[in-house]
Amino acid sequence: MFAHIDVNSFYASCEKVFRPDLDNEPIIVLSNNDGCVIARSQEAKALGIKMGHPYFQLSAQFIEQHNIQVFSSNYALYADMSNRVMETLERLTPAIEIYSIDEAFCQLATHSPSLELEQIGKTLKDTVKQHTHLAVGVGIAPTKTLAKLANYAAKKWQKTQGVVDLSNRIRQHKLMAITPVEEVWGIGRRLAKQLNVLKINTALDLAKLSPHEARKKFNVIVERTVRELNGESCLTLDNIHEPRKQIICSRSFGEKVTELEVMQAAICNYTAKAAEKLRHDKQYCKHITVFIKTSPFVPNSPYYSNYSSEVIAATNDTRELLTAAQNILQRIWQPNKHYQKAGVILNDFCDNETNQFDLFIDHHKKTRNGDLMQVIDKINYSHLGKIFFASQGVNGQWHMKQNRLSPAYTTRIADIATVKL
DNA sequence: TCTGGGGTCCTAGGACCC
DNA sequence: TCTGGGGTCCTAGGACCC
Repeated sequence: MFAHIDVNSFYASCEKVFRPDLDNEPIIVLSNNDGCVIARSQEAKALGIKMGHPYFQLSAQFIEQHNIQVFSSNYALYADMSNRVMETLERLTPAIEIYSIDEAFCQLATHSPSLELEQIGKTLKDTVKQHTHLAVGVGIAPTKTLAKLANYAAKKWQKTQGVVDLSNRIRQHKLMAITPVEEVWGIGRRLAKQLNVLKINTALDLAKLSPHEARKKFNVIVERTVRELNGESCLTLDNIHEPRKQIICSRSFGEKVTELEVMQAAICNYTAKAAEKLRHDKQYCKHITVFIKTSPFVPNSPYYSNYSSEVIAATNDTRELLTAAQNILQRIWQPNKHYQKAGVILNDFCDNETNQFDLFIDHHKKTRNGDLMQVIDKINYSHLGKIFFASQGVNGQWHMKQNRLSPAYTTRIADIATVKL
């Protein structure tokens, strides 16, 4: 039996935890560069603010009229709060898969009678609330897809009080019959459209499709979804954390970039950041891509987007990656353009054991480089200050907008809230 | 003026091998 | 008229997720 747990309006709720004065106020959280709305409190949703809506299109009047509180994304806060939620769940269940920053699947004992399952769900919910002040929804079912669906119901219907036990086959059918097919996990907008053409409108319609047909008309993922909806568990709990296969570091610029030197500094910063992540994962990469693009939204101005890659000897040394990244940038840079965004992608990873060495380099030197990177990371993770490469530049003209950032309440000593008596 | 960032998996088709 | 069979590896593109 699986339990699916996710935090209600996660980013918005994190902002509220340390601002009890905002308890019943509408609040929204913006994407990087203060671009789009990516989280909304219940009150903001009620005002009709849509997920992904460009922030600049919300009028100042509208915001003032409803007293909407606006926040830039504060990932230091969200990541720390996420850890607290996950640690709580880890302590309460035999096994857990952390699926995203605000979601997890937990394993439950299969022999539990129904009443007990619901009780377990309540305990999970209440304990997370007690530990973190965050409200979660809990869905319980014999497959992951059904557990997700149960959680959808837990959110949608108040009287469930945030916990739905969907272990019963009849209840599964009842819920599926009134759930639009696009709410099913793995069915996105495009698939939903294609399914609707075939008169498959609800989750139950999809469940009634034969797995064979699902495979033939669509693909193996849809087939698995059909089986899962029918109680056949195809997706297991992934509790061993696989290392990631790709690292992307990209940002939109606060102001459009027109100078090569500014772009170089930005690219070097993204590269250094990506390399740091790579070393943190104890991995090496053999492929690096750099991309730059102008805004696709400016009328009468041709959109330019380009990327290029280099294959390199396996490395996680920032200097080698910086050299490659700068070479690539030279190839794709075009002057007289207003660049809106750029990024660096690392691919083709290997670990130390499977790392094939370059025939033409001095391996003793290579080891010493590894030591140097370790020292840099150690300094930067400590509170001693930060060190960086000269190519990263010092004036940060390319930095993203973050005008409404809340304090790092839980991760920076100076930002810890004080209580006045 | 202003429109996010970071991932995964699957498939078809091309290129190659014997 | 008629031109094999069985593979692997790689990549781009499409779909999905949060």
